[in-house]
Amino acid sequence: MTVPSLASSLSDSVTAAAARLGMADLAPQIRRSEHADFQADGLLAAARTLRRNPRQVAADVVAGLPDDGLLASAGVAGPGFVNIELTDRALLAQLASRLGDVRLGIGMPESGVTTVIDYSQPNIAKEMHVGHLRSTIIGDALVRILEHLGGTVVRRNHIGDWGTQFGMLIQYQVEHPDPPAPDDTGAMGRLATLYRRARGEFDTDSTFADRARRRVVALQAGDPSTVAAWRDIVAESTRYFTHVYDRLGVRLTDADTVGESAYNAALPEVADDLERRGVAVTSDGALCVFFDDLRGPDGEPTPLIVRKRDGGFGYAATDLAALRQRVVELHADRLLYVVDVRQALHFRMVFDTARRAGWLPSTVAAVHVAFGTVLGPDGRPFKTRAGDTVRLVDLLTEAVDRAREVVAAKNPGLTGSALDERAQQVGIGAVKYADLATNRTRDYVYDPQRMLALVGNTGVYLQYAHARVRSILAHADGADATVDVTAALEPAERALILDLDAFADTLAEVVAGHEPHRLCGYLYRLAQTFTAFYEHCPVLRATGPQRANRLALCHLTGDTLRTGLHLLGIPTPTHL
RNA sequence: GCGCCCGUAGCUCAGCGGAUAGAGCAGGGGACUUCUAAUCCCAAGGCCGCAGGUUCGAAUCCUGCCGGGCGCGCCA
Repeated sequence: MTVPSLASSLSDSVTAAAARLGMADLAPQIRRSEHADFQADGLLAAARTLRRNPRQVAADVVAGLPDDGLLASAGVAGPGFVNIELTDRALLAQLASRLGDVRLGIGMPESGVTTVIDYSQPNIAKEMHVGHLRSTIIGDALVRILEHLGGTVVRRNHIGDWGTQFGMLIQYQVEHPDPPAPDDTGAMGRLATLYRRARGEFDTDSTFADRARRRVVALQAGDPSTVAAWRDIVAESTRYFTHVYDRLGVRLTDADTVGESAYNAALPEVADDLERRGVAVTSDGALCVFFDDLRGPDGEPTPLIVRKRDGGFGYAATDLAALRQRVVELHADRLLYVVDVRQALHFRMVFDTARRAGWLPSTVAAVHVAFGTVLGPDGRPFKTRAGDTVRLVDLLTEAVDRAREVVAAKNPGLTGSALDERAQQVGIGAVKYADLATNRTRDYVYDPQRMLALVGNTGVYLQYAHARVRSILAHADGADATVDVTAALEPAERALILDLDAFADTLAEVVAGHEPHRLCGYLYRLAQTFTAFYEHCPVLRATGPQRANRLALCHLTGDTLRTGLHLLGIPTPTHL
């Protein structure tokens, strides 16, 4: 069941009233206001184009608003602002409607829409780092939100499981069977060591480099023992990724992993098709797609290279093959790529190429959901002091350890596995919230100190607010929370209902712009509004309808916070 | 050279056509006999990079500068 928000109901009323005044295409913007419950914007501009007196137009619209029990008062202020106050009864009825639906009246606006979302994308035999963290967490949040809104979501973990580095790895392994045995616990140590040593030998021993290159050829030719070795390495690495995803609470599985190698067979055909359609042409021996407005520093056109001069295929070909498969076979209505902003040009070229080739119809949206570079507290790319990239697992361990200290200090009774679990929920929640809370486009300062301070605008604040709601409800012990719409409301209660009612609209905004940070902002505001309510309006000490209404408010707040945090992938323990 | 992103409080960031620009952190002052003080309240802190333009109205839209980051032919 979809419960229209108060704002959208008001928007309909204002639109209808304006239409009766001859302003048919007015799109009024209803927003929260400091001066009233809501204000209607856009009338001033409309009056201007009609060359009518703005205050008069606003007054006419106000006079034309329906007497449907929603409005307590509506008036004109300043040059033509419309201020609208709603009745307590309308707010309480809205509270009851949302509470009466298990999905809080959100509805299923994504029903029938298939989204294929590409995120995480770690590389085989390499450690996951903070860049993967951003992609993984943002992608996971978008997946959860789209699914919750009733959409069909196909997850794609486009791992880097193919390329020349495998010749090096396999050849080194063949020549040095001595490194420690594969580790099933999810540790990355063996492969990381293998990679480092192989790289070292590759760079210093040209005869080894030659043998490694021959091994690449063997792999591409399908030599059984080489392919078997490759499979083992991929499997070992994938176990590690799964281990990290489990720790993060991210729902990515083997079934979602479709690596670059999966498209190998399709690459020649992709290239041929592009050439046949005249989209790609040969230049300097390579098969290229050119773009009218793209030129390099030397003034020469910048191509998308589909097939290299040596006949090999680059990642552009792989991305095109994957895109085509996602549209044609997976029937995607929307393609999302949660990838570092530095690949913006690449995706522009890939999407443009796909459109020209006819693989990407105008009915299918393709979006590069870009995110900024992760910087350290010094404002430079996040590295260890030695200049190495920071291992994701170390970061998570640090976050959970810090959280454990804080949890233990606040809650001395908690020990053993219960403490570990709480530390995990708080620490991972803090990491995720910090990553999701800011606009994804801009570069992002990763400051463990700040993030794990666990005060202020953090995941813990929201978890804490949620726990306080649950605590009240636990004390109430199932007491009557039936909404009495005839009761009077205090300002803090009205503010809370108005915030709660904006949940569904917020989710719609998040989907429209692929911006999870809007949900963070919403939840933080809601938690603040709830805290004000918590300070001003005793629940358990209240009596009669007021008590029941306040309990209802607690229920809806708790459910909204829990749902919202879950959509961000953040756990919501009932006690903190 | 061209393109993309970003310049908002000391720091980290919201706000992206509406009324007096908001949070958090740090620093200052206060509040725990209370439904969890991991909280709250008060005070302080701003030429919204600069300059033009559009508009009744601009942090928000347009243009040009300045500053920073990133990208631009066989890596992914």
